[in-house]
Amino acid sequence: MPLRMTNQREIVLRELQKSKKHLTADELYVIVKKVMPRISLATVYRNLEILSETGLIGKLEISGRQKRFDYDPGEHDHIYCVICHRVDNLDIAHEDWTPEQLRNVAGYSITGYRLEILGICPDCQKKQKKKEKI
Amino acid sequence: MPLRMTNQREIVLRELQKSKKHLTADELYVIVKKVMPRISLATVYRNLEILSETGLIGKLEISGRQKRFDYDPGEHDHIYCVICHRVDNLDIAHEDWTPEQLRNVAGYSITGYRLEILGICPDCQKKQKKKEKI
DNA sequence: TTACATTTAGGATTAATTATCAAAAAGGTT
DNA sequence: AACCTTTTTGATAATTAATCCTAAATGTAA
Repeated sequence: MPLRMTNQREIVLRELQKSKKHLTADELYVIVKKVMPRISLATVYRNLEILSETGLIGKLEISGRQKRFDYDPGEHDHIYCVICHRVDNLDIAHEDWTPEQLRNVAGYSITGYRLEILGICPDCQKKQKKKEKI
Repeated sequence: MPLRMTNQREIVLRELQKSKKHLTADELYVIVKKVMPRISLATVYRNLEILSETGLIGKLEISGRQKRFDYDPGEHDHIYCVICHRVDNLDIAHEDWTPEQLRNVAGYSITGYRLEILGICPDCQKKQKKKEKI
């Protein structure tokens, strides 16, 4: 089951790439409608989800905010504005991270950071093992 | 204008602290209703927000998920399960962070991390300066 | 070019949270 | 305690973000 490249999917992808921004689904919806006026918002949502699963774009789930989609699927961190919620790429290697370095990137003034460690909790590990046995 | 400690506010705070968990507003609502059956969900939401602004509890805005509230307002990171979305405290200093150390904490198996640098973007800095002049 | 699984449009629906507003309660001040 | 001002509450409506539903349309492989 390969990825079927429909007209709408291609336009969603192309318009996001053209934007060079980190757009929300509804922001992109407005842009895409100019090219394909009859496209539905659900289609934009669906395709953004599919494209990010496929790895053609990136998905940004920012704390307490609307999801954004990244034209660049490559590995990199992000910086984001606590006032207007705009997101920018942080093209700086972890080794080089100093408050001064970061402060200069994209002209942001740094106010803090947020780190989430992701994993599978003990209970869910047990459940997974049970399933494996069946 | 000091924080007025109402009955409902006190119970919301006390029941969250008693739980020793990272609860969502609606989870806490169910608990609080047992003590104060006529309390409204909006009141629980409102007071959790106020209590976290005041610094009596912590607010966890986890990417793409429901907000959770932390009985412990102190500075510490969190680990969270990508399957059941449960959250646990990570009581381990940044200096001591190694994959092995983290793997042992709370029995999680680590799958990744998410880092967000927060700041004020150049445009918003300009706007702030304009306001200061007025 | 036919067959068929996938995808679409468009509206309906869900889930989480916030807003509204009249009535009630809190906390001074006499 | 009676009075007064401000804050808070409960109930519900509104909003926001995202997903679901179904018939119709479309892409792809043979």
